[in-house]
Amino acid sequence: MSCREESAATLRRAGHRVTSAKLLVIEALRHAEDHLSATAVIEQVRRDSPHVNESTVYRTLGALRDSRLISETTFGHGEVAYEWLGERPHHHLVCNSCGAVDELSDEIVAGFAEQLSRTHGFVADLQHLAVPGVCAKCANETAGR
Amino acid sequence: MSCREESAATLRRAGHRVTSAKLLVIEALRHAEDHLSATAVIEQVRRDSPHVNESTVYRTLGALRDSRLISETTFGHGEVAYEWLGERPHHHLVCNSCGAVDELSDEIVAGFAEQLSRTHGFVADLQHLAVPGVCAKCANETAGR
DNA sequence: CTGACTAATGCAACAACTTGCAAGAGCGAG
DNA sequence: CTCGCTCTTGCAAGTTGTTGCATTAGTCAG
Ligand SMILES: [Mn+2]
Ligand SMILES: [Mn+2]
Ligand SMILES: [Zn+2]
Ligand SMILES: [Zn+2]
Repeated sequence: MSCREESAATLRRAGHRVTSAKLLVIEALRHAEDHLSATAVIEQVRRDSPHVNESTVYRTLGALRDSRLISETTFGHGEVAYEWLGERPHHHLVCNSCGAVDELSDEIVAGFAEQLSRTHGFVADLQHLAVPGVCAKCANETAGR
Repeated sequence: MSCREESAATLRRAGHRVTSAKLLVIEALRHAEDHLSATAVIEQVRRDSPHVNESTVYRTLGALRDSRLISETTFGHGEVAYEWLGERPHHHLVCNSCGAVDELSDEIVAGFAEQLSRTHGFVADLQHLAVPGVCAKCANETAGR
């Protein structure tokens, strides 16, 4: 099954109609293998189909997020970031000092969610968390100053 | 010391100049004792001084946030919320199903931050976290359906 | 294959911020 | 008190994201 056919099947499974705009948005995110801003997605989509409207892309991103096919995340700075949700879940540690965005596996975050469930009966939905703070490198530099 | 004098002293301590716009913004948040949107702050400020410009309020909110005098939080829906950071830190559990916003004490969140520090040397800065998910009430209703 | 139902789209207006620049106003030195 | 440095503000324009409405186009029953 081609990449495009996979995307179409994924769309159908999530209850969406298969339209060229939605396929283009999905493909943009799958091939980027990175966080993309809405503006970047619009740009990429328009390389193939210049007529696609901005608001369609915004709406599509919202729909895909609601269907849990992509993550929508606010890092401290700049635009909202979207990412295709592949294999296993991950999160990010964002340094307020140097701007580094490191990856964080789901283990610790899942443990945190577990705690919330036990103590508050709250079922946390943490798909792609951005934790702000100061990275190890910057923390050491500040300490040894 | 009056409420207004306290606010002025707080501003000076944080390295700000004491201006009427900044005092009005601080007072709005201190008296609300709740989360306020930027729009609500603008509205409140203008009840006293109708001439204050919107962008001044936005800039002031950003400055107060940088000085850690107020929190800036994105609950899943609606505008960004600002809150005066009083006595002890707290967080929120936000239900995606019924919209309830419950309070969460700092204990569990601090434990999470502690974990990140031990395992990654990352000093997390979680002042006022909004954890999305499903509250106990909604989770039970769904389970017993 | 056809038709009808309804989701998806384009468009334009709107809402929620953000930014560059020039004018105004705190505040500390003298 | 006065001066001057620099932070702060107003204004206007720009960005990013949202929404109502009329039109288009997937999908599925028949
Ligand atoms: Mn990611
Ligand atoms: Mn709060
Ligand atoms: Zn860093
Ligand atoms: Zn609920």
